[in-house]
Amino acid sequence: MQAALQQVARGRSFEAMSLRKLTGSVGIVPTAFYRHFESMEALGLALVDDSLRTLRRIMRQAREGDLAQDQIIHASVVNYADYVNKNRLHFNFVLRERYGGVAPLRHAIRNGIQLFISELATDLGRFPLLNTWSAADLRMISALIVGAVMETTELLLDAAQDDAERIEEIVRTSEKQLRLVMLAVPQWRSKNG
Amino acid sequence: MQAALQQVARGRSFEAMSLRKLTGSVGIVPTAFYRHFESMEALGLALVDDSLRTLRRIMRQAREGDLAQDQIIHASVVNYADYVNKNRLHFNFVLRERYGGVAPLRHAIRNGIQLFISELATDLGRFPLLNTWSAADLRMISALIVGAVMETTELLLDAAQDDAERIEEIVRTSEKQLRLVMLAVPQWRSKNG
DNA sequence: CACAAAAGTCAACACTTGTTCACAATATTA
DNA sequence: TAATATTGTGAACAAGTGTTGACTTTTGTG
Repeated sequence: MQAALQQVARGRSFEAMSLRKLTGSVGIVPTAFYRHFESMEALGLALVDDSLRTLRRIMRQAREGDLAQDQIIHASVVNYADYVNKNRLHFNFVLRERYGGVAPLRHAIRNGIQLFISELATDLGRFPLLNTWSAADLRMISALIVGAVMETTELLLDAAQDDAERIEEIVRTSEKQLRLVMLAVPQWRSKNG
Repeated sequence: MQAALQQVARGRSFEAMSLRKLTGSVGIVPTAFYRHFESMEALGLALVDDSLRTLRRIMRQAREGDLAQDQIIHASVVNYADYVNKNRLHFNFVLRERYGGVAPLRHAIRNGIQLFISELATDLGRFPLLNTWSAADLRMISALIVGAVMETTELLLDAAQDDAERIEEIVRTSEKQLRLVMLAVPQWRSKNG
């Protein structure tokens, strides 16, 4: 599975991945693969499962920090960037296979992300200024935030792993985006629902 | 090219697309393909070119409307959703190949999107409240907006083409997101740059 | 140590892949 | 109508694809 994630990170999508090259990269004959997975698709679903579990854990930790309000964004983003760096393969896999590739994987990943959004929405609903918002509006802002975070993730994955300056810039921009969104919260007045 | 876009829309990524099935779907023998394209990769790049040209035109039109300030978002989003519907294949191709797939296509698409962001940034820089913003901050908010719009696009493509209710819901949410971001603009005070 | 379960190997099957070649049909134009 | 580009065809190549079955080696357990 590690090797598969690396192959995806090296450029090929999962759909276009070769069983021979995969098994070859771990010094094993193609047939040995079938001792562990029923088929290639089964491997794909296992990878989705694994990656989503990792992401879920990270997202939860990111939401559990209860620092001072004006520091929570900074701390969260810095932490998140660190997690991305430490789990590059998983993040990369999810982002790649979210769009392209085979339908089952795509849908599994979509569902996982929708779950993130829902969880974030209920969490946000507990904050002082947001506890009067409608469920729809909470999902709206959560989707906006998750989307922005995923864009940031993409940038982080693209950046060279040791380019501290570039990474800092990405983090700074992400912080600004989240700060900007939060600035709007006190001004918000939903028009319908 | 039309057939290729349809293949991508049917689920396979471009990387995993078969020349045989592609030519077969237009009633042509595989070799005839090479009268028009030098290789599969050349086809891919041509598709990127084509799609990005379409998107560019649409984005420009979306930014050129100069309606009343409180209606500009509504009109833009509705218009945009309509364009997406009318150019499903192009949008789908760009969104799919933006992440997964072969590196040259991916990078070409990334560059295109970066260009959108830059153009939007300079456009926003002409608006009353935003003309004092730094270039970095303008890019920051533009990236946020473009990201949100792309998420919306994904949702629109996923929705059944005739599910007017669902489409309206997506449009409403997108409007809210953009309205929320704009609400923050008067409050913004950049901390660094 | 012996025995059973797990993991790995080899050969093969039945296809599919992108691409090249010489050749034939069709359009375009002079 | 004749000459010429343009587009399409069929056969073939060398290689790669996922998957199966029978057999061997390694590993962990009673």
